[in-house]
Amino acid sequence: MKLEQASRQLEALGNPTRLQIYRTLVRAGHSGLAVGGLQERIGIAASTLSHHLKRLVDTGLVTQERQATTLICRAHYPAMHALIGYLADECCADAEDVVAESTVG
Amino acid sequence: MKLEQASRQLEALGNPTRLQIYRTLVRAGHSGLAVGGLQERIGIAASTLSHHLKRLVDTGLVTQERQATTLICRAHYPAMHALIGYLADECCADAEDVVAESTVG
DNA sequence: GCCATATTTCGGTATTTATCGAAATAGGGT
DNA sequence: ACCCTATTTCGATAAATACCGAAATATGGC
Repeated sequence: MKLEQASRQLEALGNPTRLQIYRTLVRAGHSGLAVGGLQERIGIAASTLSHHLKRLVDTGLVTQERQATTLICRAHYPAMHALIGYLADECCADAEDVVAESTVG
Repeated sequence: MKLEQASRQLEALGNPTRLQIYRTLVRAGHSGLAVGGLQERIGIAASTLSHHLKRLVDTGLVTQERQATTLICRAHYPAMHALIGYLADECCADAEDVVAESTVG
């Protein structure tokens, strides 16, 4: 993953309202939630919710699927795992204190 | 972890420059890096770096330790793991399609 | 105590963002 | 075709942020 994309995803999750939206979707699991359902639970203006959802969808963290007139939203788990991997990855790769090269010779 | 704190940490990592700083520290491992060392590698104004570092420290993602006149910065791994845990946690907790309660009776 | 160097604070500017209500659009059922 | 409801776009405003250079501060060596 590129730093640019990771930072956009992290920024998306870094707004309290969006994090709440995202967690609500994560908790909802496979069946997801309609935009309207999210609005009921979170209690913000529909336009604000739409704006935040767009951001989460654009960054790949959330997917949407039409069902008649309603839009079902779901957390996209592969994206979440990739992001988590990016954060934990390469830990200590540049470390200079490589424990003790004396053990190698 | 509270949503408020998690979102502040995510927001901190959501700026490309800060994510770069953070990753540089993660890669540096236990020995960490001085502020000046970070500045050399990243190439931004010292004041800007200081601003970003403060944010990372305030949110608990980075720790600092004085060594004479220089400040050593280190990624604080427990914070990172807690944050990752927060994201993955409670997945599907509210799911309605609980696979099939018929198996339970 | 004074100097050298590492880091932070200050001041300022340009950009981005969050939020809302109202109006527009989309998509389907009848 | 028409209407109903779900969702998005528009327009506007207030607040937050990123960034820099210059000046201030901190810490320790001598």
